[in-house]
Amino acid sequence: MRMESGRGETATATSRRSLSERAADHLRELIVEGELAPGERLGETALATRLGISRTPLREAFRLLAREGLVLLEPHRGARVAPLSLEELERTVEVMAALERLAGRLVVSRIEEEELREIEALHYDMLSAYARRDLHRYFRANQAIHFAIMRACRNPVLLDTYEGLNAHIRRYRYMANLAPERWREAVAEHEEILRHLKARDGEALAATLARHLEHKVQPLARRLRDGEGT
Amino acid sequence: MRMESGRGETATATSRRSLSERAADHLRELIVEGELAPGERLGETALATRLGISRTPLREAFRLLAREGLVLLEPHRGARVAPLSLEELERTVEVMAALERLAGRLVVSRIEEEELREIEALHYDMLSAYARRDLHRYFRANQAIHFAIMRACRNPVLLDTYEGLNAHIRRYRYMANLAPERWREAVAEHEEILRHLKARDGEALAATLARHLEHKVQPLARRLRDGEGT
DNA sequence: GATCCAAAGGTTGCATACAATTCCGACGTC
DNA sequence: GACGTCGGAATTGTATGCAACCTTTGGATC
Repeated sequence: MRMESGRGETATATSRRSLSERAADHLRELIVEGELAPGERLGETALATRLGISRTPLREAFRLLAREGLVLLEPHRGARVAPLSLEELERTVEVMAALERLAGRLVVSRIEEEELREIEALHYDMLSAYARRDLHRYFRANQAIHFAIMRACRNPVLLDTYEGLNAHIRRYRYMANLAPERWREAVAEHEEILRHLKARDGEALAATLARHLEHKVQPLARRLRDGEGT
Repeated sequence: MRMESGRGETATATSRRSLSERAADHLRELIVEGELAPGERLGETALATRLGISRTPLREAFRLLAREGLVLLEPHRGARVAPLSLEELERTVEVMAALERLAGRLVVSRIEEEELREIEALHYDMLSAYARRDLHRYFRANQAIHFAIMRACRNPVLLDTYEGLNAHIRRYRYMANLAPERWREAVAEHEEILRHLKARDGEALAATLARHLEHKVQPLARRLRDGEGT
């Protein structure tokens, strides 16, 4: 679900991706999915063996993920999966909300008809998943919608920044377990999003998107506040 | 929480920074200052020799800078300094403006007295530099003010993201050569910024910061539009 | 019993060596 | 003359080796 490549352009020669990039993708997935626990130590030799590569490309992958903030790199002391924290979650959401706001204002004047139709289709996919209470499909459609909106802004810097922050948020997702009333509310907000988008009302869309994100995160934050620290 | 290391100040254990990080800092400076020209090819062996290190840490530095968007990394074809483009500049400023807006809203409720006094001091440093038409000192104070505001938001994610984008913008700076009336206007905007900040008026501050940034970039964009392409 | 020191083991940091791929020029063919 | 093909050189990608550092454990001292 993440980056086709560095900053920006088109997903071209994907088959020719270097080992370190693939390792980074792999690790990112493991971290985001919680397979590698927060705070877990990442020994180079052990992980390199597990991934079937040598230490060199693995170290390059570490550097990438450290830059993204998913891995903590302490000199001469190795790499650790970045711990989760309420603090970090809240700070990340603050920034993402600002980006969503920007996207709302931008997208209405830049989106093309076909993209709008695709978003509409994704919206109905999401409703379908919601009707069946299929959380997994719901999440996928949901993410796809938000990324489609971002992409339609035609601003690679925005998209890339958003992707980077989104990876962080996704780490908390598995703790979500949407409460029924919150789920219903989220769907209602998505209806609103689509409506504003079709009406090309940038300001309203911006406000709804930001509110939507904050709502989405509130239960997570509450849960973190009660539960673990880090 | 999130990287203390980025290219953040707080040069704590400087002696303990890895070679690849120092190489990345060095290269970033060379690129931002234009020492390494946009589009220039970065041969690994040549650069490694020039920096007095081996290829391994240099390659790690490449990966970092590629993630930041300052370097273009094409598989099996090596690294190039990312070219400048009007497109990229405008897209970056769009995102930065959104971050400045966010900062304006956040900072008024989070800044501490001492930080405010420091910003005021920097403001007068800037006026001093302006009175002498000392462009270099002016730029330094200017940057310091904007970073101080960001830091006072107490959001490491925001600060880190802002820093990353700012490095891109700085690449265009040397083409600036502030026109006298624009310079005067920028100073006036800064007076406004300080006033709103002291008045704790977040909305007004947000608007002024965003406008300030856009004004700052407009001449660059115009110059690029007339001048080179890439 | 607690604290400090020291040596051993293990891990990371960097350099170098080898393999894979691309680029460039020469040659041949149409 | 243009185009395509085939080496060879150069460059990048990956693996491995060695040195520096950190951690740990054992023991000695207070």
